Amino acid sequence: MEPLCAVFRRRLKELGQKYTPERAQILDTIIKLDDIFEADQLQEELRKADFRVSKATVYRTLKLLQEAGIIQQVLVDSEQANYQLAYGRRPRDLLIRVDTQEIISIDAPELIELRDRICRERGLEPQGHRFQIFAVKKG
Amino acid sequence: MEPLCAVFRRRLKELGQKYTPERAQILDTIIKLDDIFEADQLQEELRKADFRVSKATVYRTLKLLQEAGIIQQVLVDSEQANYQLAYGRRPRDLLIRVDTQEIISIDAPELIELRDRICRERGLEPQGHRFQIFAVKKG
DNA sequence: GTCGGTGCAAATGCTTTGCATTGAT
DNA sequence: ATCAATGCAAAGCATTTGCACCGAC
Repeated sequence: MEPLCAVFRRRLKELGQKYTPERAQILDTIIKLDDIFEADQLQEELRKADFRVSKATVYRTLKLLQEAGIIQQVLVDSEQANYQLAYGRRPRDLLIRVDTQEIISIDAPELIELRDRICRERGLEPQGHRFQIFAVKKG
Repeated sequence: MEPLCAVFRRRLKELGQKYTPERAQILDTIIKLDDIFEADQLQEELRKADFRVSKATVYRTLKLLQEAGIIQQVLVDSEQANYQLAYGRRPRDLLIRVDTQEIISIDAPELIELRDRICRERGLEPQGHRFQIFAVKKG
């Protein structure tokens, strides 16, 4: 698959915007993270790699990446936004362990089928979804 | 079914808390609304019925109602929290029209079955879920 | 050389909290 | 009478924005 940085670069060019080191580093760090993250956590990872990027730039770049369809927001609680890579992937469904706070990505193609059927029955076209299951250990 | 105000009253008593007019009016207004709402909107509805309740009390009561299991948060976007009645109801799944911003409650028992199966396969016990489908009109 | 990008600090908007007063029990 | 609840205004937090300087193209 085409590397994400190339996708990003192309989208930026289309919009007459620039591919800056900050933007490159942010995307790179997100790819390395390969997990759900929040803005703070991303900035922390950047710092670990000795990249100083301001919060403002982090947020501005997250918005750009969303608009480019490279990442998407995941709403887990109402405290703050979480994000995850989205480009070229099936949206990830989440299994949230209420007892341990653990967030497990699951892949449930049947959910997608069901989603598509529900839309079809109503003459609608699915554009995306958010499926989160909250569970605890049995017993 | 037992009226919700009775459930609320009982929970409050259990916690050594009081059943005040403000709390009664807030719950009543939520029941009349019978829809997804945000804090602002709830306060507006209260005002229409000539009930003056402060934002602080609105938020404090929403939290109480959540703890009592009478309402639950619905995360639709990251801007602000939405709420809906939850007590004694199957959690409502949402079909969100991206083109019109309309939010449609759907009832999809198959989603629940699927959810339960996914949990069972992992030795977990489902406690709740959040299913939101984003769609646009076909064509 | 031009715009657009960045960092900083200030502003925003939702939600929460401290405190003095009011009111349910 | 007591102890919790209310309203108000201030505080908190995540996120956004204005502005002067900087740098990708």
